[in-house]
Amino acid sequence: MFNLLSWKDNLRVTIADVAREAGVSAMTVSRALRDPDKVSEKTRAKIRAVVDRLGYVPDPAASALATGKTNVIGVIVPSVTNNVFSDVMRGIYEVAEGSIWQIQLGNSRYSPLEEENLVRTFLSQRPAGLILSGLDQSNETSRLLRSADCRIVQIMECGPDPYDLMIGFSHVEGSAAATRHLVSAGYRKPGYIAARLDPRSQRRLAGFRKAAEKAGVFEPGRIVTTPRPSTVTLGCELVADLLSKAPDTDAVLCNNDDLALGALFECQRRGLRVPEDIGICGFNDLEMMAVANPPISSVRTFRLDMGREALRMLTEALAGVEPDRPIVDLGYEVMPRRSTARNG
Amino acid sequence: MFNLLSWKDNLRVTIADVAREAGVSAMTVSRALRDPDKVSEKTRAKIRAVVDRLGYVPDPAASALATGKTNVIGVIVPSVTNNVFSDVMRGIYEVAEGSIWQIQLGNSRYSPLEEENLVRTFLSQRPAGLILSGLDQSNETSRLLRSADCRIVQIMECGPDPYDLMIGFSHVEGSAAATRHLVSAGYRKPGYIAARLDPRSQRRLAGFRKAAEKAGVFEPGRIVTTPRPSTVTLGCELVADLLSKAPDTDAVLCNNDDLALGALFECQRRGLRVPEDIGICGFNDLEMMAVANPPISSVRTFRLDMGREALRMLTEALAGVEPDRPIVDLGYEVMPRRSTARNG
DNA sequence: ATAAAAAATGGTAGCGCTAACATTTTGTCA
DNA sequence: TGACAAAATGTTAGCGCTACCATTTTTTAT
Repeated sequence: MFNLLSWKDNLRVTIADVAREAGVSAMTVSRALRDPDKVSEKTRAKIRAVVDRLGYVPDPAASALATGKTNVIGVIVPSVTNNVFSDVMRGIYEVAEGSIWQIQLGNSRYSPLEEENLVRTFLSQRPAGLILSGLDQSNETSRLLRSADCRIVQIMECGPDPYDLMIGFSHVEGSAAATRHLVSAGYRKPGYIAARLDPRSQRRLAGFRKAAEKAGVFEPGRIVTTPRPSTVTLGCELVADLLSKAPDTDAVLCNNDDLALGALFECQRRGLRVPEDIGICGFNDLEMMAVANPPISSVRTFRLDMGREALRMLTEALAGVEPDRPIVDLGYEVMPRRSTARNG
Repeated sequence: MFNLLSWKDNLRVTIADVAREAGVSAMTVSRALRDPDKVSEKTRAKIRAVVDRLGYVPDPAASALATGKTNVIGVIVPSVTNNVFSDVMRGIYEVAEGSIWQIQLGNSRYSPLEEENLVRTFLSQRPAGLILSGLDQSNETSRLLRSADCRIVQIMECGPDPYDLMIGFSHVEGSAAATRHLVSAGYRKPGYIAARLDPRSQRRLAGFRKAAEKAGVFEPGRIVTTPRPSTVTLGCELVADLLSKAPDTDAVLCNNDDLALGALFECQRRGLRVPEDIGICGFNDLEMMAVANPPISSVRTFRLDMGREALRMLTEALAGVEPDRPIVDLGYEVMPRRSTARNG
C-alpha cells in the first residue's frame, strides 16, 4: 500500500468531510459556500451547521488550482516606511478587511528592477488584481502588465495611457500651486529641496520650476537635491546646504513634509525667523504640520482616500461593475499656514 | 467532449511543457527546480535552458496543494502606519527580498478579534511561518497558535512562555530606565502621557510607575491617557491636559515619540522653556528626535533589527537550523538629549 | 569483468477543489 | 393530474504539482 498521507495526518477538514456529514455531495457544499443562491435554503442551513461544527475552512490553494483564480490582490509600493505609502496601505487594508480579498504587499524599494521581479512573482500567482504606484515602470514590467489577465490599478499619480484603472493626482500641478502660493505670499527668492528623486519627486520639482519660471523667480542655484532617502535630518542638511549656496533665499519649497520639518528646525537653529526671514512649505500635509511652531504650510494630498478608492474600484471592477471613469483625479489642496505668512 | 479549458486558454506554461521540451519527465523538472542536487548536472542545465526559454514559473497553488506547504510567511501587525511597525516591516521585507519566502501582511488594527480572524485565515493557507506582535492574544488565538503546525515568531516584546520563537525587549524596563533618567536629571514631578493603551503602552506606563514609585516621585494625578491613536496633535492635547490638571509638573515621559514631539510644540507655544521649566522624553527614538529644537531625549529601540532578526530566525528554523536561544532580547538604550538636560 | 551499491530518472496517484454537464426533484400551469 | 420548465443536486474529470515507489543508469568495489 501507498502511504501518501504523510503530511495530511493533521486531520485537515476537507470539503468531502463536510459533504459526508451533511449528507450531500461535495459540489453542493462548494456551491453553498461560494454561490449560496444556487442551493436550497434547507440544504444551505444543514451545510452551514456542519461547516461550523467541523470548523471547515476551504483550502485556497486547491480552489486556486481548480478555478485558475485567486482572491489575492497584489499591492506594490516603493516603501513601507514612508508615511505617504503607509497611509495608502492603511486605506487599502481598511477596505480589504472583512472582504474576501487578500492583500499581498510587495516593497519595491524605489527600484524598477525590484518592481519588475515583484510583478513577475505576483503574476505567477494568478492574482485577481494588482495595485501599483505611478507611471514609470520598466519596459519589461509594462509588457508584463499589458498582457496580464488581471485588473490593474495605478495609484499615486494621474497620467495618460493607463494599463487599466488609475487613481491619483498631478504632482506637477500640486507643487506648482504651492509655488504660486509662495510667490503670492511675497517671497521672491524661493528655493527647492528634495531627496530621493523618484519620478514623482521629479515631477514636483518640474512643477516648481514651471511655476517659478512663470513668475520670474526661478533660479537653478536654489535647487538642492540628493538621492538619499528623505528624513527630517536630511531636511536640516539640505536647507543648510541651500542657505550656504544661496544665503539670500527667502523661501523653501520642500519635496515632502519630513524635509519641511527638518528645514524648520534648522532655520530656527540658525536664528532665522519663519516666516519673516524665510518661508517654508511642505508637501503631503502630514498631520504634524498643523501643530508645529509655527504651523507649516503644505500641500494636502488624499492618501487614505486613494488607498480606499483604489481597492474599491478594483474590487467593483472584479465584481463586474465598471467604474464610471477609469482615471480618477483626487486633486490636492494647498494649506497655507503661518510658516509662509510673510505678510501677516 | 468536455471543454474544461475555458480559463486556461491563456497558454500558461506548465511543468509538463518544460518536461516535454527538455525530453525528461515532469518529476525530473520538479526535482531540478526544488532539489537540484538530486539531478545530474547535464540534465539540470538542459532543464534550466528550457525553463528560461519558455519563461516557466511554477504555480504556487499547485505546489501548495501537492505538498501541503506554502512559502508564505504571515505577518500580523497592529498598525501599518505606526512608525514602529513600519520599521519592523521594512526589516522583514529587506530579508525576504530575493528569498523564496513570500510575506503576507495582516493588519489587526489593535483589535484582538481582528487578530484572531487574521490568524485563522492565515493558518487556513498553510503558511510556513507566522510573525505576530506581542504577548497578548485572545484565548482562541492562543489555542489556534499552540496547535498550529507552523513556526511562529512573536515580536516587539519579550516575556515568558512563547509559542515558539520570540524577539523583542522589555517595555517595562525601557520606560523605567527613562524614568530614572528623568529623576537623575533633577526632575521631581514627572508626568506621563499615553495614547492608545495597547498592552505594550500599558507596560510602559507600568514601568514608569514602578520606577517613579521607587524614586518617591509617583503621583497618579500626573498621568494622562486616552484610547485615541497617537498623533503629534494628540501629544499637544495630552500635555495641555496634563498641565491644566497638574501645572507644577516638571517633566513628561511620553509613551512614544509622536506624543513627545507634540508635547514639545505645545510647551513651546505656552512659553515653557524645555528643558529648564519642563523636561520631555519620548520612546522609540525616531530619527527626528535628534534634530528637534531642542533635541528630544528618547528610548531607542531596535525596530529594524527586530524585523530582520525575526525573519532570519524564522527562515533558519524552517531550514532546520534551530536558533541558539528561542527568546532574543534586543534591549533598548536611553538617549539623553537636551530636552531633559535640566542641569546643563 | 562483474556484482553490488549509489545515483538518476520515471510512472502513478492524489492533494482539495470546482467547471461542465447530467440527473433528479420541485414547482407551475393548462 | 400530467406535461413541462426551473431549480436543486450529483457525477466526472482535471487544475499543476510532488510524494512515493519502481526502474534504469552510472559508479564503485572486488
